[in-house]
Amino acid sequence: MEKKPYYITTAIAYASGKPHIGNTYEIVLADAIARFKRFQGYDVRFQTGTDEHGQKIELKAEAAGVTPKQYVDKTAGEIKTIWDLMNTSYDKFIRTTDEYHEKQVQKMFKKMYDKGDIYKSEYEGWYCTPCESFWTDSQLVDGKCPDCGRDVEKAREEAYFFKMSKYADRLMKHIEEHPEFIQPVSRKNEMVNNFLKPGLQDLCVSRTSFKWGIPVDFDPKHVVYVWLDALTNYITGLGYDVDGNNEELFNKFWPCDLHLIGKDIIRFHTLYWPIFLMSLDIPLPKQVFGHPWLLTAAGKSQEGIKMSKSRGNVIYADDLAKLFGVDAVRFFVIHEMPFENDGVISWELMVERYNSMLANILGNLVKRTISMSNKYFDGVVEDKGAKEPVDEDLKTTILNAVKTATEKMDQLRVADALTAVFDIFRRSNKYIDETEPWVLSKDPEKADRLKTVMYNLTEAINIGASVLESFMPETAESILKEINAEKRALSDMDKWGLFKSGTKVTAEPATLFERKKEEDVMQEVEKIEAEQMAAAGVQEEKAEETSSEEAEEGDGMPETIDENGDCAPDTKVSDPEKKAEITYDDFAKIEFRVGKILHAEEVKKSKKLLKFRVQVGSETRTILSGIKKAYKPEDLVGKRVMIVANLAPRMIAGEESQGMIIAAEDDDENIALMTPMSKMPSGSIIC
RNA sequence: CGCGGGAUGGAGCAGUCUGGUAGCUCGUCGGGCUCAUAACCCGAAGGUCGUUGGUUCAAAUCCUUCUCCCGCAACCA
Repeated sequence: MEKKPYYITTAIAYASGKPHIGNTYEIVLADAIARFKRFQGYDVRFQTGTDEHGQKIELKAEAAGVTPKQYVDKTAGEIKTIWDLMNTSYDKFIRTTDEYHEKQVQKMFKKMYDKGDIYKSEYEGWYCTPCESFWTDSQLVDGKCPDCGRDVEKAREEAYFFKMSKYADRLMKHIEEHPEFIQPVSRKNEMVNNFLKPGLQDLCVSRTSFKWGIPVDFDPKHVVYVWLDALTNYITGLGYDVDGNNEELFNKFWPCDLHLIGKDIIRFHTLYWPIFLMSLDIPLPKQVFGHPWLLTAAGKSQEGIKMSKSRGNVIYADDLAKLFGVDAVRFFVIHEMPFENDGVISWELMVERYNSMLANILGNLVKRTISMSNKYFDGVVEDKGAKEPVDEDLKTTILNAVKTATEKMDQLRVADALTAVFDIFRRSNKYIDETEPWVLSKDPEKADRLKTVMYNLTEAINIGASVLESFMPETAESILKEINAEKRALSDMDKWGLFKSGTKVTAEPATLFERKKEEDVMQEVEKIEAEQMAAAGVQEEKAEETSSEEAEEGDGMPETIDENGDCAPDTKVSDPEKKAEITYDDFAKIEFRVGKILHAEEVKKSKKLLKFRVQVGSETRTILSGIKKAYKPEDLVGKRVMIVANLAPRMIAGEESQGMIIAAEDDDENIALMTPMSKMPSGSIIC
């Protein structure tokens, strides 16, 4: 019988730098699903790759002094290296700079344009000068700017827009009729309530502000919007052709069974992507699963924090693999990631799981079993049929665990499936204590029973290792080799006793996972973190860290004190994206002045906004600023702050903001207002 | 009143739809065993299931008040 096709994709990774363990999670998860589907008998196509266009890459390449292409060649290589290191079984690694992809994107853009789904904005676009915002026809409210209600004028910049509204109803219907389309369901509600119900806005699908993208072939000063470029990889990678000369792969594997993506890009995959496909008259993918994130935790606490280089807390897959092995890393990321909530990773947690699950439960089970077979029967495992009631429980527990794992995989609850697999090994350990082989071995009359016990254990391991293969392929292979058995087919997992009686297992069972001591691991981690910070160019600060921290603990004055009396260690750095150089004339256009805060209050309904009355010289202005989380309004009254005085007024949350209060912000979104060191008169110029 | 989710022993979660002795993993403590990687197995302690009121013979579960957290959106000039 012909195998059923199954097409799974990950999001393509943005080629702006080396992916950390959180990014690596997705490919490992996808790989586990792909392997399991093969195990279930599907003909699987597994695609991943890199997203290589866009302004950010253009800027990064410029900063590195190389061409964008040279830059992405390097980063795409790094990404692929990590994917390979993680032993992921993808069939196709697509790059959006691949020629066939670029060509099809251009053709798709043209087709959409010819069809009228993409239109040029010149006649339908409107510009609101005070808001500096560009609006499409459908966004206007009574012909006025939806933000401030003022008159708008015809667009000055041309751009191409996609008529999302044309397909919105069809999409809504599809989502309602296919409740499985967006997973988890809570995300479906977000998409419907936030975007579809209010009315989907047209999407700008071209850019003229940078060059590093796929040019619109009939209007080359535009490049195709990166998302249109990126999303279509799922079909160009199968050999889709706009003119209908599709490769066989496309006919076989499209529509896609599963797009596995991060929860942050669900919107693009469940709204824009289906609509692009509708425009091209292509069936929609069957399911989009927005998985949660893997965050780092400080020490053993389970509080998740995002990884950032300046914190020195970025964990990379290759570093983890160096210390624990590839399969342990695969195990960890899959096991620690719940279905809907963010998971947490730290070196300490990694050690804990490694020891308890891998070394103790799994590794130790295999070794003790094989050791006993050797000790008692010279490694020969035979089923003598000397059954006892406890065997039945072992058997049903294990076969049921396989069923559970399969069900969980079908629901994409991969972590739960892995847990079910480990129930096999847990149950087996218990069986050893129940049957007490070392007692049986002392009674020659119990030899057949002992043989049967050893057989059952080996059979359990045979089954367990076979199911484990999807998650930990190398480990599964090692185990099967040691017990001299083949990987068991899933279709045979309803039977017990297929391990070939009389098989001789290895005489020297390996230690699959050597127990780790936390302090040893942490020593290595310190080295890794030092290297990381050195590579990020912060070695000097790192060197100073010890002394300054000691000083703070002692009697010395903290180096930095702000007006609230808080102090921060002066060792952290922040390296945001650099902006293009400007001339002095550009700079001189900005009027920075000292403002005195007369009044401050919270803006209700807003998480971030505070509303201020600020005295600037002899005038008083209203300014809104997004610093609610950092300051209490009453603490700010009377403070002198740095403001931009000649910024165009803008409507924010229903109020006109007449200027901008300047504040510093770090990578962790901590905010500090800039204030003069002495009480300069309100209105003083800052230059 | 923008939409939605959540609050369960020290930690992380299940149980809530279909009310009826509160369960799992880790951690802690005690015991057992010796085949094995100080591993494995058993047991115990620890929860008035966020708060208020209600429905019911019976509420973690259904309705209600409030508090706090989180996601999405908006917003951060």
